[in-house]
Amino acid sequence: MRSAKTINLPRPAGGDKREAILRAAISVFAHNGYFNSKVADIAREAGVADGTVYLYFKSKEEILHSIFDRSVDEAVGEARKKLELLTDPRDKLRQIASLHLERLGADRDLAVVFQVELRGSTKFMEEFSAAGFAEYLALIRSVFEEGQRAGVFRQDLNAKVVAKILFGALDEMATNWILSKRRYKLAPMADQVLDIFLNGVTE
Amino acid sequence: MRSAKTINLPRPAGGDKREAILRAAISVFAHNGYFNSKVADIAREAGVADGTVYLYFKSKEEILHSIFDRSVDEAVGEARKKLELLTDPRDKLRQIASLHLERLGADRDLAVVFQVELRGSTKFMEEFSAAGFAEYLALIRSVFEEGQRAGVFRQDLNAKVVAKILFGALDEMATNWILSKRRYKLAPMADQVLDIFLNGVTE
Amino acid sequence: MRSAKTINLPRPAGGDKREAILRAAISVFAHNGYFNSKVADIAREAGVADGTVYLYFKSKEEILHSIFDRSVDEAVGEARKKLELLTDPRDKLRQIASLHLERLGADRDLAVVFQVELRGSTKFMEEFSAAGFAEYLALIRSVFEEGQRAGVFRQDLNAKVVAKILFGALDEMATNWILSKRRYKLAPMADQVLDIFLNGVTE
Amino acid sequence: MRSAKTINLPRPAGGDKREAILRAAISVFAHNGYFNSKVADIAREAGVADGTVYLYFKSKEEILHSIFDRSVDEAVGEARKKLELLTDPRDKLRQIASLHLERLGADRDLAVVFQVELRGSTKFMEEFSAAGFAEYLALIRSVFEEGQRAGVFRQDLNAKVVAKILFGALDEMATNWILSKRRYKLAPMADQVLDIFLNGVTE
DNA sequence: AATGAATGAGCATTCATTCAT
DNA sequence: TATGAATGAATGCTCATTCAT
Repeated sequence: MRSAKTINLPRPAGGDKREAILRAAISVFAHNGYFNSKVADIAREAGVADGTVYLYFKSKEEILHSIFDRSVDEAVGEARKKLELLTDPRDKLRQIASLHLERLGADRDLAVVFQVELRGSTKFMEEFSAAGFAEYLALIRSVFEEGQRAGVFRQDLNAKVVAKILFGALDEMATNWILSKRRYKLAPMADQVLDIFLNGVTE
Repeated sequence: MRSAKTINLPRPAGGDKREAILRAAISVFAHNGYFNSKVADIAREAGVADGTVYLYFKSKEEILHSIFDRSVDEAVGEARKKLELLTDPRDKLRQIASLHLERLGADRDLAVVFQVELRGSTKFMEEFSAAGFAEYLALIRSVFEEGQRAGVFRQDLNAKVVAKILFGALDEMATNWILSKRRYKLAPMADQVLDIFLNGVTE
Repeated sequence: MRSAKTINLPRPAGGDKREAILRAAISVFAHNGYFNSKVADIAREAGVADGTVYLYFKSKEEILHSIFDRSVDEAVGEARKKLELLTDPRDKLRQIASLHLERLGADRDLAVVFQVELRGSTKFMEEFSAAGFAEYLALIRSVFEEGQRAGVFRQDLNAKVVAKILFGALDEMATNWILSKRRYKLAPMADQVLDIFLNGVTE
Repeated sequence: MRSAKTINLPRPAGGDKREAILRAAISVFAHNGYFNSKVADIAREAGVADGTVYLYFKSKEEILHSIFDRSVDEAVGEARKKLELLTDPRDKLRQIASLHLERLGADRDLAVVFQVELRGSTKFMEEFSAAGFAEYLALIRSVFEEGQRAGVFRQDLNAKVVAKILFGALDEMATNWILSKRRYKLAPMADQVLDIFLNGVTE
């Protein structure tokens, strides 16, 4: 239990600094790329001294990991909650796709970090893969299997492969959106993907 | 098996060195990641002096680009040639998907470079995007439009989006294959992807 | 000589902290070396906050100086007092040597700081030299000169050089004891040193 | 077998650079202390680029070790050679003492590194102790034992302790010489030390 | 007096690239 | 062409010290 002080006062910056650094890092990484970003850049952007970064994160790499972890946790959490309100597996997949693209579409910098910076090394990718990403794929897969049991989706499909296909399609939408010079809304792409996908996997 | 040429002719050695460096780079990048790979590592692996690398490539970055360019050129060239033999747009898409995964599945190191190392910076991605990749997407798209005109594919779909979906699904197959601890054949995944995809986009 | 005050009065605790920090520093310096010791380590070992260290010492360097000063003051003080009880210059030198090695032999950490950490920079050495050390050498020298006047020691020797020789021999005993892997008593070495030394300087 | 080229030409700097760096390091360490010396300082003093230092030495620490190793090897080598020409153990000890102080007295910077910089950490001291220094003490000891067998030196003395005493006395002469503000010749001190020492250890 | 979060100067080491041979 | 010694710019991280509370 925190002391009353921590509750009453406008908080001595504790979490604020960490948050500021994380936000700054997303911006800096998105604009310069992870390897070209200097810790000093992040510190300046966050309005703290270089050394302060190390009071909250063990290393530059840990900052990247923290960005990923926090975002995935939030995303999966939100998804699970909203899925409880739905029953039709098709609606659930639509929901997942919408949340996926809405979230990335709402924060271009974060999207760049997710779609590009996080992909640049097998090391990151493997951890990324092992961590939240696997959980995300499993979520899609379980919804699909639920649909198969309900007779809504084709029985002859491998649920694991199907999950990857849906993820891959959505992921490509996000990556293309980031790299595109034209400015358009990302979220609506979910419908087009789902249209084809559901048509393809439905009996 | 190398062509007799490399064995018989006194070759100016020129191409050989360049080729050796490129091959060495694919291996080194795949194992250490682009940013962690030293030019000296590539030189050693290629059996040449550090300075020699710069007789064939302007910079470390250009090596990465050359890997990409050469591979995409080969891939698109082969695809175009094989597509000429087919008439059914569905067969053509199957052909594209097969070649895509066969090629990556045949050279794991190259696949790692393509699926991971080439993705790690917006800069690369943008160039990547602007260069051969756009051409590749355009190829898929034109085949799809051909199918739409022929009344084989749904008219209500945006061909550009459809192309991205197919590419994204295939791309995810490749990335997952690389990161997976299990060893399986990549090429056969093409059929499962196409099954769903074609079912989804067909009238 | 400490006043009774320090013992009887309820002291403002002030001295306690200073003492704790000094003790902690001896231990930390002895185990990690002066340059590798962090002020934070000393603070933790002393059970105070980092900032508190600076309420008692102006800098990390001053802590090292204080360790030296306090120890030398105590040592010279004790030596002077005990020497008053003796008359034979030979006994006095034996007393000095015994005290020297007993003191270091009784506190290995302190000995490490004295024999090693204090030696690592000309700057320290010069100050060290200028301060108590000179006083210590002078003490040995005066006893020797007393012996020369008394006709006990050879007249043809330079008292200053003789003092250095005795100090050097004792110092080497201490340093070797610290670095030795074998565990033996340091104090008894004083006799062996004095045996040779006195035999050498005696008429 | 080196190519003739390496033999005929004034050598492409190979050993020259290493030598220059070593010499520069001795000077820089002597003037600023090891911990306060920057590799960049050494490089500048040696007239090479910072990176060049790392072509010849693995680290800053290795430079210090190399200074020590090279000097001790030279010193012990010279000592052994000159001792062969002598037979009287007393002359041999005189020779050792003279060489010891002559060598240090001839290169004040080197002497500073030896007497001060090399002493500043138990880590260095232990390696120092384990390496050439032990060999040096052993040399003194064997000469003394030779004298004991010859009936020249007292039989009741522990040769190991005696060796330390002589070394300690000489070492202190060197250290005092360095720290002294007065400028005097170091080598002649050897005689005064030996006078007392031999008088002390002789039957 | 005491705290400990915040500061920011400082530095060893790496490595892409060059160029004299 | 080929070499590889030499370069020197670049940067993540540490830690002594300060100061608002």
